Amino acid sequence: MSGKYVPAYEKIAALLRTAIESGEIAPGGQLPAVRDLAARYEVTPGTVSRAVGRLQALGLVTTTRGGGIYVRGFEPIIRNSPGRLARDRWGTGATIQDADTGKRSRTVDVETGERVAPDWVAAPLGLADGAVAAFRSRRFVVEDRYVQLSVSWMPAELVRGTAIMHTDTGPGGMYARLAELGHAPATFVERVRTRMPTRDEEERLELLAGTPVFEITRHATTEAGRCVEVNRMTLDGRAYVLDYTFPA
Amino acid sequence: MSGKYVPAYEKIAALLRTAIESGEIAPGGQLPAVRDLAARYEVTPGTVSRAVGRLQALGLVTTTRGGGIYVRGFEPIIRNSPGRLARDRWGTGATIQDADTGKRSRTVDVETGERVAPDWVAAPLGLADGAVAAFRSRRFVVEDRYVQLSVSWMPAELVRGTAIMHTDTGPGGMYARLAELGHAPATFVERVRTRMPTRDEEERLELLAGTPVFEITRHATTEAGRCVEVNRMTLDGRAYVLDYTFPA
DNA sequence: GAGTGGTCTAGACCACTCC
DNA sequence: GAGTGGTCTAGACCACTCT
Repeated sequence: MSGKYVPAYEKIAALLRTAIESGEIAPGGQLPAVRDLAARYEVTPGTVSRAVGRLQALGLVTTTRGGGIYVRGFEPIIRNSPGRLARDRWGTGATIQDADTGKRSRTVDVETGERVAPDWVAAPLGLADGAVAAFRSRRFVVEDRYVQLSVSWMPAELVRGTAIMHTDTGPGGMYARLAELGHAPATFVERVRTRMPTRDEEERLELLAGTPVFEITRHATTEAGRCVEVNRMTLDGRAYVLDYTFPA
Repeated sequence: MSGKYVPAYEKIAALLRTAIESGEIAPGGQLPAVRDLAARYEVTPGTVSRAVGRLQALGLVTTTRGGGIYVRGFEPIIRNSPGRLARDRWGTGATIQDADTGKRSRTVDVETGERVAPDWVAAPLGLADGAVAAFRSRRFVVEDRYVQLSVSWMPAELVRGTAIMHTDTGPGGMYARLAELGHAPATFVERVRTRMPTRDEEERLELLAGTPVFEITRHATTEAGRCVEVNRMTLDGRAYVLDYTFPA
């Protein structure tokens, strides 16, 4: 009969959330001590703790034992503008960082090889079910923060034995090498989703609770209309802003 | 001395999470009863409940009292391909739904008016600080599900008294009207972020726990280089996949 | 009404930080 | 060492669903 039930910790969480979202408690600001809040709302410290847990899951606060409860800010460190990606700025093959950030970035944990391609790779590359494809995976670090996981898949016979399969792909990166092989990408299509990270992603990107990720799947197609690369990226949602430009 | 401390409920959450993410328990599948899990892991039902709370915050499960704990699936219902947006397909002004979905969609809760423009609106529109701008806000419903909130901002003197400020903007939508006024958008720039929803968004989009949103800010610019619209959208992250196409 | 998930407390205790 | 956040239990009790 409607009149939904709302537990005490949800009410407390809602109050604190409103205070944070309204800016009443600014980023970097500290919340009252758990025991103080408990007294104020006439509940047990455990109940307040639970409310704080909700805020954490929303990415609104960080807590440290012995420290306190602090409001998190939101300051993306990377502006991603793939539309501006000209041939002469081709990077390492992952989503391209804008030059104007001037942040120190590097690629780590490069792994290459060949492996059975999953469906979402085999289909666009035009491979048979269960066929093997070449992959190149790596992590991106910006300002000492892991911000992106990336795995590129390509037809094995196209890139076998080339610099694309080396740790260092050489000047201009893998797209320059693909171009030299006569398979220069002409068009990129990026498919963007958002979701909470998997356990694996959470660990490898060192994500705090309440941090969603972007999952981007990019298809690189040549002038001739052949898909030569499928790149799946996972981006720290709090590190990135994505820019896309298109004509009316 | 490292050797970090991991509470029991986190361990249990991790185990269940792995089982879900690996597909061992498929979407739609049910988890064992809380009291059974409690017995298995030799903890109190309360502790298991807490572990389940973590899974909920990750959007992995939904629970119903008296029902059970079920694994959520992930099936976006809308593919958004703004790149394909040609002038002759201009819609209502929000991100344009792809025609091929064939889903029933409608616009509700349209509100228009004039209001002091926030900074992020005033700047691109070239307005002075504290100046007033025209806005047009609405909600989108697809398959009886709220999927998007959208607020367009435009220079007040440009659209005052036009159909753009009516609930029904007429054939071709607001972009067609802007074109008639001699301010046809020529280029769109979308800036995409992801984050957890605010309380307000959570309510208006009827989001379950653990659902991130896209926040898209779009600037529409004319051939002459004038920004004539700033549109801020909030999208249900579990409803949308965004498609962007761009040349190499 | 039997079974499901969920809340809350009191109180003991643990992990950690800051001074 | 004083103060911070956080864990866990036992047990009472509540909200809801399914049949």
